[in-house]
Amino acid sequence: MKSKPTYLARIPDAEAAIRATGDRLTQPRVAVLATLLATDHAISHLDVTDAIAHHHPIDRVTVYRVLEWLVSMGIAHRIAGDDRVWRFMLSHPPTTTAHHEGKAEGGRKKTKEGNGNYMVKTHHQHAHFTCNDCGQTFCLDDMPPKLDLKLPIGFKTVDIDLKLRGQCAHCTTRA
Amino acid sequence: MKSKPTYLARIPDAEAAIRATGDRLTQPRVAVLATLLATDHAISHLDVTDAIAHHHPIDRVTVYRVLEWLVSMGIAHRIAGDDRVWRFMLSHPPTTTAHHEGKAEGGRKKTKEGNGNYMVKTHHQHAHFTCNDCGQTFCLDDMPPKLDLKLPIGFKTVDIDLKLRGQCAHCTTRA
DNA sequence: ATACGATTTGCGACTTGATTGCATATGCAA
DNA sequence: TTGCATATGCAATCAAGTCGCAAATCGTAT
Repeated sequence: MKSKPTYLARIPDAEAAIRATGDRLTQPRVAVLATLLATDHAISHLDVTDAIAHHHPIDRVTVYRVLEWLVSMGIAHRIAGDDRVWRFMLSHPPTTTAHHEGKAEGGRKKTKEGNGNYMVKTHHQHAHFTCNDCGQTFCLDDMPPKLDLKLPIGFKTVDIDLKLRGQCAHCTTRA
Repeated sequence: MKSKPTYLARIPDAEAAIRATGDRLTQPRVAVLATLLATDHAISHLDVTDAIAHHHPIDRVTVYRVLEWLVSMGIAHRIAGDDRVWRFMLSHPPTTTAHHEGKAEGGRKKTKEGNGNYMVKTHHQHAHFTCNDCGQTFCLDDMPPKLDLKLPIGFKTVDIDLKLRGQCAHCTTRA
């Protein structure tokens, strides 16, 4: 069982990933990324700050900036919560020992037009699940490869975001 | 051509819809609902306030509360924008002359389990399209009736929110 | 028509997530 | 080790949204 490992354990991974970006390796960046690596769901900037501050002080503005930097590097992505709070999470499954080589963000979008009927296909897809009970947000990897969606003529889709709400496995069983 | 009618023209419709709720018919409620009726895309608190204030003063807090009330009545629904600002829009297509009888909110959710494979089907579905150029958000009615989505075992979906980003018809043609 | 009581509104103060400016500290390469 | 671009820390600021409460308003009973 790999319950909740402290972010400290993920520091080596974090350092490697940060080095790979070519930008500077700094304490705050390591701490923030390690925190993200140590969790399996999307967390807010405050969650990150608290987790780190438990071990050594860090400024909240720095956390904001590092998080923003991680997103711009394609390492993490942000999710707009229903409570208008940003939550962050690694772009790739945290189970994989992250090797985010640079600002990788492969793939190209590709929309095929019909008579106002689009076969949407893009690499900028995200599916998230937020539990109504515990409030945690999870990233769903298995998003349908394509959605048969009818859009008004002339509309072009670049980006897809699917948000589900309900009960997560944990809350379902103990209910 | 029915370009952009001022909200004043929609006042009769608004009054009828508000009466149908059984709650009080007030100036602010009429003005806010008429504004929503007069637009075809999702608008923010501020948009509503500005549109109304152009004709007669209204307090922003009142707008917040009226909007919230409209949502609770099932007349409007809110969308979380990427700029962490709520946007509002009628629950039913604005082309229909709204007859929202009371706090209608029909339908029941229904998830069918498989081996970790769910056929999601619910009445709480929304698909929205936000234009990257002009920033407007539109409501898409033709959401796929069901999404074949693979969820981790134990997860139960109640609510689906599909958000698309790209270029709207208007911005596509003039680009 | 009039008055009453509950519901709404308006206003000011407040909360909180997030942003900006700037002086200082730090990482990295020469 | 030094130099300098880049990051960080701190304080001030912003803006969406919320709260409390007195005053105004709506619908009903009289």
